[in-house]
Amino acid sequence: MADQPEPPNVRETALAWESLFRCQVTIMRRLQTLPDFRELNMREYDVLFNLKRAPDCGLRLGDLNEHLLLSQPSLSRMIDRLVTRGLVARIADPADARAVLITLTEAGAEVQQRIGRAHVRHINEVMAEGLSRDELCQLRRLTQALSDSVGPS
Amino acid sequence: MADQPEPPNVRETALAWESLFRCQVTIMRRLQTLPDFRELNMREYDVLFNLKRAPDCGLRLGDLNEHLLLSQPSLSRMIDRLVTRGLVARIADPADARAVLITLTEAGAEVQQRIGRAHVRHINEVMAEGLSRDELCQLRRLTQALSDSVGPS
DNA sequence: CGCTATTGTATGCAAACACATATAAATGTG
DNA sequence: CACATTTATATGTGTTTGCATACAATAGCG
Repeated sequence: MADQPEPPNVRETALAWESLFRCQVTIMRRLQTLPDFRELNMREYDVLFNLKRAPDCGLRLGDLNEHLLLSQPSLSRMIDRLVTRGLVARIADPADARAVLITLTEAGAEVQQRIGRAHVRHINEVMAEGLSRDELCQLRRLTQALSDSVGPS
Repeated sequence: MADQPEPPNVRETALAWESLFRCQVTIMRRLQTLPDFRELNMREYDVLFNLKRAPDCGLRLGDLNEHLLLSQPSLSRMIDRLVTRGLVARIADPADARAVLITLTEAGAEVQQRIGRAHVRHINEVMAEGLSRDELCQLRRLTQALSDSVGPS
């Protein structure tokens, strides 16, 4: 028999999660103090960011919601506000009359891009000291693998 | 000259952050659906968890706040509610009459421990499939290093 | 010392949020 | 094809949040 990779025990998993979570909180707190998110708070930016990576026809509200830590009703109302501000649009889904497709408007795409640039610059300032290129790459690989294994189910 | 470790470029840092952030959102969404957080939501649990790891005399409200993604006034009011529920107590700081020390009550410690146990079990169910023991250890090391480099400044 | 600046927490208030539920369309079933 | 069930989003309502600011105590400085 080949060596079976021993499954991680509860303690190891909990420590990894705690560290991941705390790291995210720490970075988030730093980012929130920056002026990038005065025009659009982080949750709103994240909505635009997710829409940017979506097909041109947009995303159904429920699908968009899956990527966010926000209840469905709260997202629905956030979309109301973003529509009022002209950053996104609600389009009836031609394939399902119950559904709505949310899309970025041109103004929304412009705002996302502008904030995104500043954001990325600041991310770099905050993170680049702590890890080397190689380590950042490893971190990306590990978190990606974790997302992939958790997400689908 | 020895090889200088080349500093990560903006793109690499942004990809790592995005992946880390998205991973955290994915796991969080899974955890939130579990019944662990009916008695206490995740933010509230996190407050108790942070108090658990604190010295017996407790933590000043401001210090506690540094570990949370919550504004100082919001934390102050959350503490109000937790005091009402008998889970934490406000104690005047003997060294500084402006400050308040927040401590876990016995009931609060009991609740934290009970929820914590279930939480840890579920964390393990969610995460253990995706990464090996060794990878979890690496993930922990990398996120720890990142926290350490970001936090102090 | 007296007096301004700073620090630590709390409160008024409007905005945003979650929960339960309503509405409306699609799907499944006898 | 009627009718219950499920799916997708929206709305009513009380709670929680953040912003601005008030309050209270310490620190700093002439």
